[in-house]
Formats: sequence, C-alpha cells, structure tokens
Amino acid sequence: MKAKGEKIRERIVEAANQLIYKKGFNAMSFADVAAVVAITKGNLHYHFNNKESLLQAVVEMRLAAIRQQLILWDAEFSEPKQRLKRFLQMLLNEQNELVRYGCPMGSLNMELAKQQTDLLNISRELFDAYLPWLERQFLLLKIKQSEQKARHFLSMAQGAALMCHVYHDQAWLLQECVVIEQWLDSLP
Amino acid sequence: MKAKGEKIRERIVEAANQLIYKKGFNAMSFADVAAVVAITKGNLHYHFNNKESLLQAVVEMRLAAIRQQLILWDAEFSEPKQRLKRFLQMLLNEQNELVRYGCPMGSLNMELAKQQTDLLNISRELFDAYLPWLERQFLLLKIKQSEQKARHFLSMAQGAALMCHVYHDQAWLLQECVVIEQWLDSLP
DNA sequence: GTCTATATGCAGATAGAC
DNA sequence: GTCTATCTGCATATAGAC
Repeated sequence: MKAKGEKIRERIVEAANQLIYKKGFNAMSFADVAAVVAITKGNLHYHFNNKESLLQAVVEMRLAAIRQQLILWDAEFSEPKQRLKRFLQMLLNEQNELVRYGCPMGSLNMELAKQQTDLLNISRELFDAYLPWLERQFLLLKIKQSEQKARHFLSMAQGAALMCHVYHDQAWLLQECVVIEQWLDSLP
Repeated sequence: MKAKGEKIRERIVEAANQLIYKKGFNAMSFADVAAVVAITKGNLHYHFNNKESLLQAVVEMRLAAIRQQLILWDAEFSEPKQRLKRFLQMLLNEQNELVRYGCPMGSLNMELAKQQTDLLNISRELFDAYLPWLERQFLLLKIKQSEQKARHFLSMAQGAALMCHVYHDQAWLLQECVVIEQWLDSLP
C-alpha cells in the first residue's frame, strides 16, 4: 500500500481509460499506455498482467464515477423528471467528445459484444450502473412499465450517440436530445 | 469478365460479408476469408490488394441489396406508414442475428468511426442508402420536419439494436419495436 | 490464377539483470 | 519496481515458381 505505488497505478488506469475511449479497446496497445505514462511495456506488465485486468480496472474507475454522479443528481434534484433531464444534459455537456469518440459506454460495449464474451461481461456493468437508477426515476413518477421506459430512454440515448458519432454531426445529437426531452414531458 | 473469375470474386465478397458481420471488420483476417473460400492467403491478395478494397466490395454488395429491398417495399406497400412498419418488421425477422451480432450497419459503422476515417466514409454509405428513403416516407405523410423524423426513427432503431446486442436480449428488441411502432401510430 | 515461401511489423507476454 | 532483451504468434503484404 505504498503511496507511490498507488499513484502509478492510478496514472496507468487513467491513461488506459482515455485510450480506450479515444482509440477503442482493441486498437489500444500496451505500448500506447506505457508511452502515455512514460514507463516501459515490461513495467506496465508488472502492474497489469493482461489487457483484461486493465479493462477491469478502468471499468471499476468509471463505475465509481458513475455511482458518485448519480448520488449527486439525486441530491441535486428532487423531481425525477429533472433528474432524467440532467442525464440528457450530460450528453449536451459532452457533445464534442460524443461526436468524436461516441458514448464511452456504448462504443466500448459494442466493440466487445461481437465475440469477446468475458470482456463484455465486464463492460456491461457500466450499463448496469445506470439502468436501475433510470428505472427508479420512472417508478417514482408512478409510471407503468417503468423498466420498459428506462430501457427505451437508454436506447434512444444510445441511438443518438451512435448516429451523431458516425456522422460527426452535433446537430443530430442536439435534435435527438430535444425529442427525448419532449418524450419525457409527454409522460403523465 | 471470365465467368469463373467473377464467381470466385463473389464468393470472396460473400465470405467477407459474413465474417465482417459476425467477427467484426478488424477481427476478420485475410486468413479467415481465405479459409472460408478455400483458397490461400496469397491468392486472396491477388483478388483484393488490401482490406479496404475488400470492405468497399462488401459495402457495394450490401448497398445493392438495400436498394433492391427499398424498391420492393415501395411496390409492396402504398402507405408510407406501412413501409416504415415493414422496416421494423425487418428487425423482428432478423432478431436472432441482431441479438448475436448486432445491426450489420450500426456495428460496422461504430467499429470504424473512432479512428479509421477512410473506412468510415465507405461504411457510412449504408446509412446514406436508408436515410433519404425514410425521409421520403415522412414527407409523403405530410409530416413537418421529415428529416428530423427520419433521423429519430433511425436513431431509435439503432439504439434498440445496440442494447439488445449488448444484453443478448430479444425481449429488449421486441419491446423497442412495439414502442417505435406506437410512435409511428401517434404521428398525424 | 493459384500456389509456396517469405518479408516485415507489431501485438501480448515473459525472463532476468539492476 | 523498473529496466532491457527476447519469445511467440499473427497480422498485412510481397516475390516468385508453377
């Protein structure tokens, strides 16, 4: 538990986090990560045996951030609809990154979904962190089929992120956010 | 234009098409394609210099299929809403493949969107083939903001395909199709 | 056209000196 | 812990015989 040892681990995970988002998990190499952290590949392998353990660490870091964020939103807004709109606001706040690199969750899960089952099981936890929270908001609104509503909300957000990314088109994202917000407002 | 030469080319493109869908473009190797077609890697390189030309050929094949399909749908249904519902029916018809491998368009574009700009420009043509057709249907319905409606429709479909793929969950897809159809019915 | 053989590069991963 | 050196495997791609 040496302080310095912990620090380098954090720097590695942070570098991997950025590289996974900007290059994709498969395109990211140990050499890439080592270069950013300014250590050698061999040293990096001392800290993380393989790519899977690196992914695990990155996902855990993201999970901690997501959970903290949701707690914050719960405290910040008492109205469930306001909380859901805060979720949409997040898309707008990060519109530049979304257009360039896609959704950090969606793009990673999509990349791992085709064949790499073990890795997908790890990255899917990111969605799992959001879904119950979303469902709870619809439950609080006393809306029927709250699970289905949560899924629809998340689906629409992912679809918007995917399309605006493929077309590098901010306008697409903005318009989708408007439509999703209208859908929220149309609910009882 | 020798018949036999054309035939092997078609077999290569068909094999690549399947492998790109089921394994992903980057995970697919020349060795994979050669094995399916039962030729050697060297021979495959004689027909396609590099992966980009293979992708180009695959996309062109898919484009031809899409265009033919849209012409068919136009002939089959006179009502624009029926045509759009036929699009949703396609998702249901291929639900097993969607759950396993995702949307052939969406997963390919997502994979290429992060860094490989040249390849993305090729694969995006697939979306470009659908979008004007979708917009035309909303135009025929005399619906305002038909372009935005087409984008929303496609976004929702892509979101549904992504989520049902990541969760390997047919129910997710089915429910989203129901919701999207309700959205269509709610339009004037 | 199709093959074998090979060049080249980079990936993930390991061994062992310091 | 961090380094250098190296192994192994597989990828794209090319050369040249048949």
